[in-house]
Amino acid sequence: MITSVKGTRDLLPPDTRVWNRVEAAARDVFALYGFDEIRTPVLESTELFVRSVGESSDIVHKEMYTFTDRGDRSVTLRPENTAGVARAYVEHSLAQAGRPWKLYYMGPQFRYERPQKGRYREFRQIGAEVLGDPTAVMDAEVIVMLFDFLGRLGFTGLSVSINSVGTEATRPAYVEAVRTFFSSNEKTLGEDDRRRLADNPLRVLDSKDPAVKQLVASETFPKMVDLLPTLDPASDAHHRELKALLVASKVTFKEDPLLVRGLDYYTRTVFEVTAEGLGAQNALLGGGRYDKLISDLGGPKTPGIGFAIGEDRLVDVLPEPFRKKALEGMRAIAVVPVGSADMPDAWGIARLLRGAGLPVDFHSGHRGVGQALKSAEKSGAVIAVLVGQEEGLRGTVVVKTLATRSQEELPREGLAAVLQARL
RNA sequence: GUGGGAGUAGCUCAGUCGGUAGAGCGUCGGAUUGUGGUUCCGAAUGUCGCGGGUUCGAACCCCGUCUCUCACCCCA
Repeated sequence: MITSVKGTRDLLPPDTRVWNRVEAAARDVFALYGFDEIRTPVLESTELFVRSVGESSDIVHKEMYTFTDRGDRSVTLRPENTAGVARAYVEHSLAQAGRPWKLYYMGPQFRYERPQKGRYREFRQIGAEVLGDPTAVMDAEVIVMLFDFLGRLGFTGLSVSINSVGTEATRPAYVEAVRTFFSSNEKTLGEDDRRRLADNPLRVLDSKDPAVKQLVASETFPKMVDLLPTLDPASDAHHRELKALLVASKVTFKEDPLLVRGLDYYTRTVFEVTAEGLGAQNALLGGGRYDKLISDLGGPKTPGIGFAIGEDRLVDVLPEPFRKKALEGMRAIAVVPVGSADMPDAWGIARLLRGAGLPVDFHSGHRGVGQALKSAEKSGAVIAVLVGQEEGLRGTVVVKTLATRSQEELPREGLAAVLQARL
């Protein structure tokens, strides 16, 4: 048997109904904020991710699906979607429009990792980006929009963690402070954290090593937000403004000076929402500002802010009422010919009902009326219309309520309207 | 890439001391030729994940491998 590739999975009905509802909610809410959809290729030049996500990141050096195509080009299945959006922005000179772009996307992403709870090699993200507006207002707007969306799905009590990581110009000073701090505590660092300190120092901040956690949690551990007022007043002001706007919008947030993110391109604002029930992979969504990314890709100096939601994880922890409602199928009408001679007649009635806008689950009846009724109910039909010879002569059909098994003979004339009222 | 757990029918699982495989649910047929949910009768379906080894004999023990799963790493 040929099975799906490791770390990939089929989404089957009725689960796909849930996915569709979630995506429809995203489209609705994002549109309220003036966002339009962008669709970028799943396949991109490898160089795009090397330059945007960052060569030092694990994503690039060990998690990408990279291969050489028949034309000898190195291509990669996108591990995230922001780079593609940024690439498209530059490639199509969208900056020329003279306005900020508010874009959202949804689709599959690929990372070659060992699968576990909430982590797949093919996973789906829903994300949004604002390109061309440097203000904290936009940071606040995407976070507010996010909460609006999550609220629509029925989430309550979620809180977003926020932090500022400064700018490319000021971060080295902070990294230095972190290194200095650990230089006197080097012995407590495990192998992993030593490597981090060398390669991607800020990752040490969310180490899972209890000893390191304790150190990092101590009063004396340097925090970027503490350094900002003197080191980077502009970022400090940005951060304060964002907090004020979130307070004004009644979004619950908590400042987490230890919050850092894995992609190299973030500047200033970073944020994250985690959720219970996802095991160790508890990050439900993450985002931040990236004021250098577009120019790094050869575009005009353009600030950006965005987020990405792990859709698989989102569906995993979706509030039950929303899931339940989404799983309810179409309340369809089963049309069943009683005998094979009744097929054309039944067919005509099905067409008539569909024409009136009613969902019809047509049954061939080849295994008998009983089986047809049974399978009709299994696939979610609530009413069955039995089309037979005897009733045909009288210009009627048998209308059966599947749940109660009660039935009555109704005239064909005006049938659609009567059924509409009963659905 | 590293470590733990698991893999038996479509699904959930049992399988004793190593003696060539079972249940429930589901599916299909019949009792019921124009009416399904209950009941009764009957039936089908397995490379016991795969490959090798030990053994007279392996679902069971050993080795390898694949997949799933959980954790590390990393991240959504």
